[in-house]
Amino acid sequence: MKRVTIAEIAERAGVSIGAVSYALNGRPGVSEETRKRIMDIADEIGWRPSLAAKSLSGSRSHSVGLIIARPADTLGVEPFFMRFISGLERELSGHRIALLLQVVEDHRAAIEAMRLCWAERRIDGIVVTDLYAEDTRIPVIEELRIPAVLAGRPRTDARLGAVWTDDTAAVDASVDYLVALGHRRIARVAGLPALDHTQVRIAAFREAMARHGLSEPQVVETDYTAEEGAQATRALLSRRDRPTAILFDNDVMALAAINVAQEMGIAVPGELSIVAGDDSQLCVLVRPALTALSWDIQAYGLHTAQVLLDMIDGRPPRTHQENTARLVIRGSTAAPPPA
Amino acid sequence: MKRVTIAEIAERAGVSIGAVSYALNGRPGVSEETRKRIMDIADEIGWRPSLAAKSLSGSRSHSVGLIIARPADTLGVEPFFMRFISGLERELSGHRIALLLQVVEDHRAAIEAMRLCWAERRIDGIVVTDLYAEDTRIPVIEELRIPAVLAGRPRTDARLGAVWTDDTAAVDASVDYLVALGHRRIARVAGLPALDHTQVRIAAFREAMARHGLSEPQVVETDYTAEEGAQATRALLSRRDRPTAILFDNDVMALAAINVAQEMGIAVPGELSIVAGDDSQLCVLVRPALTALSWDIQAYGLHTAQVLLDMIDGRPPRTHQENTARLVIRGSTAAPPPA
DNA sequence: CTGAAAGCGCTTACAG
DNA sequence: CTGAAAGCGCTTACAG
Repeated sequence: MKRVTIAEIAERAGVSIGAVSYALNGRPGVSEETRKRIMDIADEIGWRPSLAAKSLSGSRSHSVGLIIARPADTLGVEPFFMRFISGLERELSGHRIALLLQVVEDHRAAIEAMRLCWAERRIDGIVVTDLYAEDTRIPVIEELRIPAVLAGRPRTDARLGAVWTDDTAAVDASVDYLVALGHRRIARVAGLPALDHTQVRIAAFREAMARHGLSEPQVVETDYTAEEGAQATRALLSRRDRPTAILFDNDVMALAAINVAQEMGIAVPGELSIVAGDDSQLCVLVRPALTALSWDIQAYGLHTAQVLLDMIDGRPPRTHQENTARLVIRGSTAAPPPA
Repeated sequence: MKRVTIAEIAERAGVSIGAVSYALNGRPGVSEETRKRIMDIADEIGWRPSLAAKSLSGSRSHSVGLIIARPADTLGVEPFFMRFISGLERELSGHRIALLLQVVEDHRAAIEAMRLCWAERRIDGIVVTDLYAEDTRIPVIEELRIPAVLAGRPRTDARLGAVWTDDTAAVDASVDYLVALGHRRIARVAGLPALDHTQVRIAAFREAMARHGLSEPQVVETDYTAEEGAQATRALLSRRDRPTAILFDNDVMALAAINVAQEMGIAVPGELSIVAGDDSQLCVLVRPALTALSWDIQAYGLHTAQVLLDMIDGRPPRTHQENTARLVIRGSTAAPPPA
């Protein structure tokens, strides 16, 4: 099958290929009449630009990269990525920008993949997720000068875009709600300590507790798995002054906690209130249904893509905070037992 | 930053750019000594081929497409896709082939996206998932002659690769297990009727039941959601001759069924056994833990990528059946109550 | 075994 | 407003 090129359009229209290029790209230099004729011919013969040729001359690949650095088997666990990706797609597809997805084991491999993609000119920009407080990817991105947007808090030292969630507000809402119910001993089972937002949430938690005059609350760090969530819960519930409420950094650990409480003969929510850090189908279907923090992940992805596309178009990097978190109250929380 | 090209390598090595190209691509036409020298220089100056230039002359884009046709909000629900994608990636990344991901609403949009990607030469081949019994994408793929592999059963009329799961064996195993426990009234809550494998599984279910002398079992078709799963369960359990066991086509519906049974005062597994069609964290964490069919989705993705890469390299399309399904027995199944 | 050259399908100054 | 030409960075016959 012979490929349809602008040469053919030029011939049919009786103009030069330069004129066709100008017409097709909406540049000045061709009369409206000629432009219209050229566009019609292009449509008629079903012409589509060769991306390779466009990239080679125009130096744009029309793709952006998303390099996910996580062990493969933990990927299916959280619905976050598919939601985030469909948000990205929603914005990208309208601009005819493709999403290049890579899944790698760790940051070392992610850096390798970034370098390669960039050297090959496969991508015009990159989305960075799962930011660490100390993140080795950032200096490489800056050195390479890759247009990049962080799905996370902005770095003061970086000229990168950033879109992040208001974790502090979300933590505040959870603590305020539990305190209003009458809880005073509230603990937190946090996620991966290396993640930037884990530290932000822990700090927010401590401050919120202090604001209510509740000092030195228990915080346990985990790897987000059900196993460590269960273990942390067991440890907290074995204390003499055991908490009457626990905030979990995701939904899976919160569910694991329900089981632990049941095994230990501690009633949920009668004796223990549980708040899940992510909302998902799971929270609705489990019994008791889990009170949870709900985030609009798709919007998060969409805004992230918008900031990146702007940067690729040469506009300055933007930073944007998502304010979509809200606490969805279900059956796993209630007033604490009388002291 | 000036791009490093083969011209620079040629100059440094004192050979023509043609020689450099041959050397770098491992073709005959250069002495081993020259090749070595060229490779060393390339390494030293950190040369990477421009994908655009390679594509334009070599007519390969070094990318394959995965176009997922599902409403965005249902995507996060199932862990299937992230697992499948990490399987694909595992194979692709070793070959330096990128995965181009698109998420669209329906088959019409998927066809549009396919046509465009192919016309732009953005992809060398495509992976097709969620096959319908009557699938409008297939004729378009054939017409365009896109190298494609179906993540599903092969079509006799198509010269396409195919990798699929042995649904019949999986259904047989579930039914055999339940019958061995003593169940005779077994129902099935199936997934989306339009999907090819839904029909395969229903047929397998009917045959397995017939083989055990149990005719005309109840089958209800759903859209895979917890809502329809709950509704189907309620309907089945309201019958005079209600089933003592139900097979669900995924995990979410099985979980919804646990809740329905509880509401109706029917004990699981004492009075009702439940088998989930997919295995996930959920199945382990819920109480009672769900007996489930477990599939190695990552291997499924990996083999799918292998078949596609072979086709892109010009080898004939292969078809391969995955035999990884196994029944994981947990707490949601037991002998039926005495009649 | 190697060099010179055409070609892939576009874009973009530069003349007219 | 339009045409002719160089260039993007590779690959690949074709001569030597």
